[in-house]
Amino acid sequence: MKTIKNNFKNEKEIYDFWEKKKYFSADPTSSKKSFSLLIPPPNLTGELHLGHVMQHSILDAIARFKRFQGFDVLLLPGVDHAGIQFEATFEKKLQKDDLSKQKLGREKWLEKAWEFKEEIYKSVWRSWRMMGLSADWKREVFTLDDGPRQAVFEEFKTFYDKGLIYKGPYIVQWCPKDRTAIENAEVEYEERKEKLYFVKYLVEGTKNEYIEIATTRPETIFADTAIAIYPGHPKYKKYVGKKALTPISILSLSGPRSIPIIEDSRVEKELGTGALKITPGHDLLDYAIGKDHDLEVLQVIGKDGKTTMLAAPLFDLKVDEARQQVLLELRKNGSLVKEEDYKHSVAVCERCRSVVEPLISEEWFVKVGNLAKEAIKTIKANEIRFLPKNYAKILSGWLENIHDWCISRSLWWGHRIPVWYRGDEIKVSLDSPGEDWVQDEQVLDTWFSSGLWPMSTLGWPSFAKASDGKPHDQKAGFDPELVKYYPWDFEISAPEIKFLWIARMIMLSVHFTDQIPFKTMFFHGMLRDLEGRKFSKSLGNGIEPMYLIEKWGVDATRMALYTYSVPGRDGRVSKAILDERGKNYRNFGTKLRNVTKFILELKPANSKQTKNLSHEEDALIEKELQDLIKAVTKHLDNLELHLAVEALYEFTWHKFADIYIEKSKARREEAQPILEHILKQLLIMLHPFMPFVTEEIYQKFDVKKESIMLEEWPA
RNA sequence: GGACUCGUAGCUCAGUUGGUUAGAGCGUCUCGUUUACACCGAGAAGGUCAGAGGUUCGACUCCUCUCGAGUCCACCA
Repeated sequence: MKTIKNNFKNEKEIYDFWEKKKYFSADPTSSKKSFSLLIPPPNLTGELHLGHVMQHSILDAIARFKRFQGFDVLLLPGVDHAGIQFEATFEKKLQKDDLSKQKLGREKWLEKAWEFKEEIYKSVWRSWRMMGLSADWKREVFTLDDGPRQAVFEEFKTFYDKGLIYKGPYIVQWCPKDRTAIENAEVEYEERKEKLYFVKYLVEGTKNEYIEIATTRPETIFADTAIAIYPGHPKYKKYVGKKALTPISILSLSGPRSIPIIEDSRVEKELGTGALKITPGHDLLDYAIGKDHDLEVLQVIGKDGKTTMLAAPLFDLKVDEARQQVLLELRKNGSLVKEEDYKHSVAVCERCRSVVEPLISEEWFVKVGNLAKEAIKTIKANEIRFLPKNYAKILSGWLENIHDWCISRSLWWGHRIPVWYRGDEIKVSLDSPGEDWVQDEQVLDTWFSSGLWPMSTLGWPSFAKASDGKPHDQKAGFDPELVKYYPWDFEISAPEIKFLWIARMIMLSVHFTDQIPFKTMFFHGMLRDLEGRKFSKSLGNGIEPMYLIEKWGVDATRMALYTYSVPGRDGRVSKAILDERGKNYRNFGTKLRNVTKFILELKPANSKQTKNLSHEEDALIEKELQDLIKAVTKHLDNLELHLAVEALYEFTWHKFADIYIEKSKARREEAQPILEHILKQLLIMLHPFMPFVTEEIYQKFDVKKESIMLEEWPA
């Protein structure tokens, strides 16, 4: 036991002290049992928000608790390059300097992007330290680092060699603003009030027999390649096999065109008129129907979200303008039968909220059917503990209906597709195979690398066993002993990325390592505003974590957030409500300091040295302390941090301070050893939640260790 | 259309496997400057635990239905 008392001036000094002493470092050579926690890498887009702070506070509390319990703890930090979002943020910044992708070119742009990355990284780094995150900094990983780069290559190459990766022109969800394909899971739906237009197509060979269809997108008429009716349509059945004319007058260079009338069971009786215009180039269902009927695929909306030459002379118009122009014409030529108000959901890009345009694009895909099956088996075998439990069902349900994964993105920020071309030759290689080889222009979906996060952070594939039983080459320089931390004991996430990220991690880990990626998967709730809306930059309803930290301190901010850490439950907060809780826990910190002042600074000269529980008050408080220890331990084991916090608060303030301490004043000398004992035990139990005050106070004890972090959890 | 979550004091939320007078914080009210603390202490008011029915010796807790709030998935011609 050392008796040097550190008199820390502020939280930063405490943090620096811990770091200097390497208390956060995991030790792969340790004989202790390991406990590993993986920090979900925040997106490289700017300051951490309140949700991050809550998530990371939860991780930190569990890490500190496990250290007290004698585990060799690894809390591994990292940041995600976040392709689309980073580019969007970066683009705004470039605009201010009157720069753009076009002006800079790929190389210059990447150079500046890496500089910007450093800028953001520093702010994330500062926030983490300020919050007291006890992460093992020397093992920090960025998803574009060499390690992950090797891992991503291994992943791509393996899939490619197994024939699970293919490339080709398919219909994809295209975001015209971000100018890239996105996948279904990145598409959201917004309810909008639009019009449903009823348009008649003349049946060829008749004078005035028409098929009426309903559409919300008249501007795509230019790309119609068939009319499909449901089988046995009473009115239109007789036209099957004939042709219809697109209702576009000579004004258009392309029309009117003659298109076949077909039958298809995917056309629904109840919707619209039971007849559907088929536009394989701009609708997923139409694409599928078109494929089965060998229909031509035309494209009237380009990747810039504007009309193509197919619509000439309505060329180069935005979708909305094109729609208005087409409607003018339809009215003029009498094809527009009627229009109705119509409420329906429109597909938008989850990142930029612009309307996505299904269109044909050359992209890379992964066949994930079998991977999903393996993952489902694992989930159904309950190998992973999900909190809340029902997420197991939600995830396996999604995996059961999984579609091929579009992994290419038309971006520059990310892992470039490791495929090289020379004439007709194709090679999969991380670096250029030689002169005259040109690399694929696209990069991989961010989740293609994030999905490997549990493995790439630990140096996979260097720890993977090859068929000869020896570890792979170790280019990335990772310590193979890190494999002991895999699978991870604990992972946490916001529920909104359960498919994009969590499901992928499970699929990829099971496939590549035959193991689950993590033993416990904790989904925290979302913090929302009082109307129940998500916090977002565009709504401007966010609450800055720094605001709370500056006003109430880190410990109080953490405590306030633990009260919202019930798995799967959203919390409604406002500045006022968080201020209230912040104030409450700031007061609690003050209470702790006052208790300490009374117990340690105003210690009577002739206090007893040893505990004696013969007095009934002493016996009672000791028993209550034991109950508290049991309760807090159980709550932490069950990952019910909010209950642990509540129990500690209640005991400290209302049992210990209000009752026991008051009574002890009458017999202070005798009670002194008990007062000290209880205070120390409380500090240890509170430390995972309030790391700074507890260390500050702990240092005031005469008999103590170098740091509270070296203490043991009360048994 | 399918799945799920929630509806507990004025507000934000807890409430472990069903068990005696349902809890916290803030807010409100009344006292109190006793030598750790007014960022405090003592005390009080405030809830038919959304509603109805059921299971049970006993339900906020389990089951069914209704109403209300919300999330996710699928689809929207």
